[in-house]
Parts: sequence; C-alpha cells; structure tokens
Amino acid sequence: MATKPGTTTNTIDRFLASELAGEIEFLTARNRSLGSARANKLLGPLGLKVRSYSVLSLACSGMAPTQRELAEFLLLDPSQIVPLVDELESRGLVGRAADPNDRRSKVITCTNEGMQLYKKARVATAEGEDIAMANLSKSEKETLRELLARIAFPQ
Amino acid sequence: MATKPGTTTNTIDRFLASELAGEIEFLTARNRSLGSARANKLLGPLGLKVRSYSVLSLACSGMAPTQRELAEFLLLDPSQIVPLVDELESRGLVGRAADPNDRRSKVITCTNEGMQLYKKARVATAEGEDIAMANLSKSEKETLRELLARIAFPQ
DNA sequence: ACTTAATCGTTGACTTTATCAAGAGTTTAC
DNA sequence: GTAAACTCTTGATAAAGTCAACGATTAAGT
Repeated sequence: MATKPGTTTNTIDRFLASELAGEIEFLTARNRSLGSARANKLLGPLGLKVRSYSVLSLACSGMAPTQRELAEFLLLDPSQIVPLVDELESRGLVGRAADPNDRRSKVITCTNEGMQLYKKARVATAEGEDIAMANLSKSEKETLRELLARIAFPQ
Repeated sequence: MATKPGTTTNTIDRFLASELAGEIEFLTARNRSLGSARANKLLGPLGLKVRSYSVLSLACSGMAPTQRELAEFLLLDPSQIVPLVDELESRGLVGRAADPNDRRSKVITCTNEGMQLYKKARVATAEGEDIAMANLSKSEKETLRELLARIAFPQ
C-alpha cells in the first residue's frame, strides 16, 4: 500500500518541501492552471471561457482596443484574436469598427448585450478570485495584486 | 470615454487602468506566459523546457515520485507524463524503477548525469526568477512567494 | 509624386499541448 | 477468489501556440 486510495492531499504535502515548490515560476504556473480551470467552469454557463472573457472585458472597457492591442495585452498571436472576436461578434456581443485614423486597424467595441453579459461574467470571475484567495486576508489580497501587477507590467 | 485608438503611446500603459488588469487571474495568466517563455529560452541550451525541467527537478528531489504523483503535483494528465519521462530517460537523465511496494507504480529517479544537468538548470531558472522580480525587494519576493504558495496549495 | 518599406487583419499550415477513453498488469476489497 | 479500483500506457480528438504569407492600407525615403 504505497498510497491510500481516495486521499489526494497526501501526495501534495509530500512534495511541498521540494525545491520546485519554492520556485515562483512553478507556483505561478500551478495557480494559472487551477485558476483558469475554475474560471472556465464558472464562465461556462455564460458561454464564455477565460480567453473570450478577456476579449469581452477589454471590449467593454471603453478603451476601444484594436485587435493588435488585444494581442499585445493578452500576450496572444494576432491570428488568435481573429476567431475569438469572430465568435463574440457572431453572438452580437462585440463589433468590429473601422478605425477612422487608420483603416488597417479594427476597433473592437461591445454592444449593449455584450455589456450585459460582461457584467454577469465579471461577477463570475470575482467569485473565482474569492475562492482562489479564500485563505488570504483582505490586505494580503491587495498586496498580492500589487506585487503580481509589478511583475506582469515591469516598468 | 473612449481613449483615442491608434496612438503610438505604449499599448500596455493604455490598458493598465482596465478592470481586467486588476484581476488576479489575469495577472497570473500573464505572468505565467511571460515566465514560461523566458524560462524556456534560458533552459533551451540545456535541452530542457519548463515541463521537462519540472519532472527532472522532482526526480532529483530525493522524494522518489511516481508518475501518478508527478501528474498530480504538476497538474498534468498522467498520459502527459509518459513522453516527458520517456525523453529524459532516453537521454540517461532519469530512470523508471519498479516500486517494490506497488508494482503498478513506477518511481522516477535521477541519474548522476540527471543531477548534474539539474544543477545547471536550477541556476537558469533562478536567473529567470531574478529577471522576473527585478523590481521587487528581497522581502517583497519572499512575501510574494509565500502568498503564491498559499494559493497554489490551499489547506 | 512615386516607389519602397512597414503595419493590420486574415488565412492556412504546422507543431505543441490538453482532454478522454480504453487496455494490460497489479493490488485492494468483499 | 472474484470483482472493483489503481497505474502506466496507447491512441484518438480537440484546443492552443507558432509562423509565414497575402491584400489592403499607411508611412518613409528620395
């Protein structure tokens, strides 16, 4: 009997002391995997995934992102933005508008329905965040948010 | 309030004030993307990627992980572990040993060469971590590490 | 003004990664 | 002792990442 069937926490605890478990890149990868799986589950009933949610969120930000800007901010290839916007557009949630200053670019804007869905989706992702950080105090959450932002957007 | 699109000011800065940029799940996903790309580049000369490095690291931990445990700790499907171990094994870096207590399981152990390569790889990932957290003080780094661990391994 | 180069969205080909089901061998449970 | 559960493995399929090239448009150079 090497491992008791049904108890999955034993395995994790066994490797908490490993050098890998202390590496921030590993912890980040693990948190991303846990977080996106949870977010996808919460967004599923709305017909969204983390990717399409991110695009919808920026489309609803009032900042009029172009597809190129979406790719850069989300760290995706521009060709990956196309089917994401296609799907949201086909559902009437966002629209492609010609940029008057540069007709090569297409500005992504959200429709009223897109905004309504985004508000629901935002509640879902906030719930996921609460679950993820259930063990953290309010000030710890804000500390974590600030430190993550300084790494995600180095000056 | 739509900001003027197409302006050549830094694209990232334009969206720092977006609601998405304040979401921890988004920041985590972005950090993971930046970090794994950087780590893969640093590990490339050693013939490793973040995935194979993670397996090698645990194999060299002295904790004798089984493939099932590797999958659980790394949040991968067990079938994904197979080709990872295959590749490391074919290079003589790790070995599959029958678990004497349970002959279904295979314990992954590292060879001398595996350990030597791991030590070099560990230097590379530490360098990546230094680059990622260049803007953080030493105490901020440890705070971040602890907060990430509490999310990655909820009790 | 006119040619050349660069940019944006898009398509398509291709590789890598993720997800799932099923099978052979082994261990556990009843 | 038989049935159920577990581990590794294979294979099929879907999703995601990477890269080159094209038409339309803009910018740069002369």
